[in-house]
Amino acid sequence: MARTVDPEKHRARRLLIIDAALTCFAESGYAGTSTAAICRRAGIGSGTFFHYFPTKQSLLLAILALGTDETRAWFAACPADGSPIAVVEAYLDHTSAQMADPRMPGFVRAVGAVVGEPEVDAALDEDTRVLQDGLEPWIVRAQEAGEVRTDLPAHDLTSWVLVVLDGFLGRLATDAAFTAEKQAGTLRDAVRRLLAVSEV
Amino acid sequence: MARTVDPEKHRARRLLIIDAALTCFAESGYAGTSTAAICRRAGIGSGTFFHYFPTKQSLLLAILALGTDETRAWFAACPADGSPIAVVEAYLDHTSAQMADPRMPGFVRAVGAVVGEPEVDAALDEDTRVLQDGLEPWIVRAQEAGEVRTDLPAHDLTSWVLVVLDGFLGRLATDAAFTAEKQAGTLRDAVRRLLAVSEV
DNA sequence: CCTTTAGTGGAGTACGTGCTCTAGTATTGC
DNA sequence: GCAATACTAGAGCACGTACTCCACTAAAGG
Repeated sequence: MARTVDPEKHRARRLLIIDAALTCFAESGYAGTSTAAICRRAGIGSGTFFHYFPTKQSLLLAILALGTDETRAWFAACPADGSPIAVVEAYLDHTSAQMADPRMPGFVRAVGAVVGEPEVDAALDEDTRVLQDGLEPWIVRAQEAGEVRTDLPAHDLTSWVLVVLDGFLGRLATDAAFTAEKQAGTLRDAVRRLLAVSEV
Repeated sequence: MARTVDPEKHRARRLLIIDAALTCFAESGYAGTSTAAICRRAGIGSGTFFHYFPTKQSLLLAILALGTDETRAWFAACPADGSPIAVVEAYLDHTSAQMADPRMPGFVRAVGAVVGEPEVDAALDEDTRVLQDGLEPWIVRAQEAGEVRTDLPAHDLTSWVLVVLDGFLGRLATDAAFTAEKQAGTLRDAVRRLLAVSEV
């Protein structure tokens, strides 16, 4: 009898589909992308698609989980020493670097608009929760170190860092002249100003 | 023979459909909303719907045009005297006030993800262009008056104000605890810090 | 009054969708 | 070699979609 032929090959093909889907979603949105379009881009039949993912939604959830895991891993691998505000800025740089792939901003925007499907909503909620929970402790430490203003609670400050970050991603998606490489510095500057102790 | 019965009634019914569509789009996204759902919400038959709008897309374009016109009108009615930075902040307040309608953030997010349809893309482009062109002259004046930093060109500064504003709207749509009323003050503060002359 | 027509509703239609089913192939253990 | 099974492709299906068509009403000239 024959069992799993090659788990590595399986994983590779799975990633191939995920990659094709990422491109399609970024180009046409989630609802605007048909499974047939993903199959065409990936060069597979629809039977193969549904062999790897039971539903179109499960594919989206798999991609989202990949991103959430990545965020979790980044904060887990984050060095505990050094200036806390440097960690915040390092994360901003990390995100900017990720957005060098021109599909990413479009994907983020496309996925943010998927609403009404409870499982997707839950996945998106968890994604922002992981990010917020990863960032907030560093803001707290920065406040304790006197590096960051204390007139707003750390939770609110963290939310506002994410506000700027989300706006940044959105602009990347819609404005061709606005690129991650050119604006990464200003992003750091904007967040530094947002968090600065000095009253303006 | 009988001609136009009552143009006012026509306009009112049109707005009724637009209002119903706004609710549906905000709840379920553009692609996720069927014309049948809009008809149900508006309490009309589908024949009536297509009597007022030739396609579903044209309805979306009509809503977008309403918003763009509103923005244009706001800047046209803007007083030329007074501190230029006050105009910028007034616009922020104006937007915050508009977002008091809980459907608006969801609608903005839903519409931002509609991509691939050239006419919609064009309408969205014009919308941001009107906003950018409305705001930028005031940033220029503020720079000339020494109220705003000059280490970045006015165009970039304007873009970054819109980055913060877009991020603000996005957060309103996804975070129930983040409301326009509570955060409007911080929005003003964030933009003030972004534009401030002082190096941080 | 009758005629004309903007306005209205809803059954009907053509089509694209996510997904299933089946037949076939490659690859493994024996 | 042979049997068993992971994998692949694509035709086909049930369904929901945007949109059409037609019968009907109400209101305004003449």
